[in-house]
Amino acid sequence: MADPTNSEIAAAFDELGDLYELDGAIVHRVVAYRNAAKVTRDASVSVAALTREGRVTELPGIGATLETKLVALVETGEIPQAVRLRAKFPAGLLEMTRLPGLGPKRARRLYEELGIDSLQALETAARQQRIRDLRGFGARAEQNFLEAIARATAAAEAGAGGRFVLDRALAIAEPLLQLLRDHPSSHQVELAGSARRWADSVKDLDIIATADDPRALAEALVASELVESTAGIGDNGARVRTHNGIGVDLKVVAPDQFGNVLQHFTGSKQHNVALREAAVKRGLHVSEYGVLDDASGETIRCATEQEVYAKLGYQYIEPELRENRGELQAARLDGGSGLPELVTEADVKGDLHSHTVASDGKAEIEQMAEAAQALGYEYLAITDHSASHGFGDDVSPAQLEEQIERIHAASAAFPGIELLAGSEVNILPDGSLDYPDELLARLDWVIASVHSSFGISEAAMTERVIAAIEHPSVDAIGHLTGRKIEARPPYGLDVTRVIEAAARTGTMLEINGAPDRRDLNDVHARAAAEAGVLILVNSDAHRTTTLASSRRYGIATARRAWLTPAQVANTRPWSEFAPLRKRVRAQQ
DNA sequence: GCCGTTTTCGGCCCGACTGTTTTCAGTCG
Repeated sequence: MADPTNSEIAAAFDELGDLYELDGAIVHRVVAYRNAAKVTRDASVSVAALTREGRVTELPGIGATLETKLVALVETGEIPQAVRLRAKFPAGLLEMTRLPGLGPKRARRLYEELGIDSLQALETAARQQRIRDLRGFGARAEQNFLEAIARATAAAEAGAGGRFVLDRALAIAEPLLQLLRDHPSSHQVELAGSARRWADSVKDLDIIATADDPRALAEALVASELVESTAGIGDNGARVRTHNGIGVDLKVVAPDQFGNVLQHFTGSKQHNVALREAAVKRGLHVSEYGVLDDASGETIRCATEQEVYAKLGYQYIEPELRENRGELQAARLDGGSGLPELVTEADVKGDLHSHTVASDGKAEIEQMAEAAQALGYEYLAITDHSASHGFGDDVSPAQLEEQIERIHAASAAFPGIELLAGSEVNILPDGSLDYPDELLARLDWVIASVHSSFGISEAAMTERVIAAIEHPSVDAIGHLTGRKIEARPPYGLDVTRVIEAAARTGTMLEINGAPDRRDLNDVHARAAAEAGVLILVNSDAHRTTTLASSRRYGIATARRAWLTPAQVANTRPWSEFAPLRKRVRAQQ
């Protein structure tokens, strides 16, 4: 039996947490399972493998009890307690608790006292007005259940998971921020929430502002042409929905609390919980309204986030790092190791993954070169797809020979920038590449990627990618896990072994900056860099404008991975980057 | 269920809103 993946283990922990909650377990126990699910989902190594090695309690939040359950899950495919509780509570009951406004306590009473065990049964009972007789429930509750079921049904039919890939969310957020900043009444206007932390996708948008006339600012938001409907408006802000379905929450706050509120609503939730727990041990209580000091009994309000973190004893923590992944320990002013100087877009000096009309790109070599020069780049690799890409975009070996000549000719015509004749070569299912070795050796740069046969086993996929990494002409691996955010999960792959192979062979790993890829993700990129692998931040541009627009998201992921400029290979000038290529190192 | 420069046992973030209720439990972010 194949080991369960981290995401399967995380789902099992989430389910067991839900079941224990229905069973009336204390909230801290339930939270422990949800925390373990998140730690597992975020882990850069196989939790099943750690379990087999007896090392799984090294993960924060996994103790002896959860280790026992993991051993059962890995060895038998089941956790006995989950089997027992599934028999006690129908699956429909778990579905009921996912309705907004109906939690485990009340769902369980509906089940035990009225026999309601599914959304269907809940709807029928509400229509028949049988719920209002239950103590603690009323006519209003029946109406709310019917509305919640209708909304959930509509959302399911729309096929929306309710999350938006970040570029789509920012396409709404940025014009709204501009609108609010341009308003004569506003002073400070900042994005908060997961969008400010540059998460892969977001559920909604939070905007925090200060203004002379809060009501006027709220009315300006409501009047935007982007807004479809208004859920509420008042003197503290407004809540609206845009035409593409994103909820936007504007909060207008007092200037002396702006820092507290911005910090609170930027999150993440895990970061804030850890921050507050640490603060309590120092006699301080943190909320969105301020920091209450037990000693003086006073609440300190902070106009800036810098003041909030300073008051609590930390250096300023960039939003991208606020995920409770060690940033609080590192940021301690007394004894922390310090936070890294994060890489920025301005540090990037070249792009090692781009396409032209030779395959599926929209621009000519020269147009891509001009666009790269306009960004101040010193080098650009032209890496069209290879001989077996399909979709009519194949580049045969003969065509690649011609393309090499064209790229070198263009490079001569653009003396300010080094154009590398490259290829994004396909890694075939058996790990071989779809050009002859001598042709690959003649190129200036090769990035190898998986574009087919995603469904092979994890073991086979791992061998496939490692075989490419061990090829002497493969300088880097592109979009390692093949995921598409909110659309396609990563294929099965032992990323830890891939990172080891890349470190051993001097093969670079790419953070593909396409906003729906961002692959490597933040956790993998951090693990790879810590293992000594050089990271690339690439655009995978198929048109001129994407060189810059995808760089934003690639750099965002690099920052969420704690990367410094030194860890990102293409922050180096050409003279320093050129000899780092595996094909050059091998000759030295 | 986890965890330890306050603890191996007894803690474990903070506040708002809702609906039902006469002071609050449940739910959510």
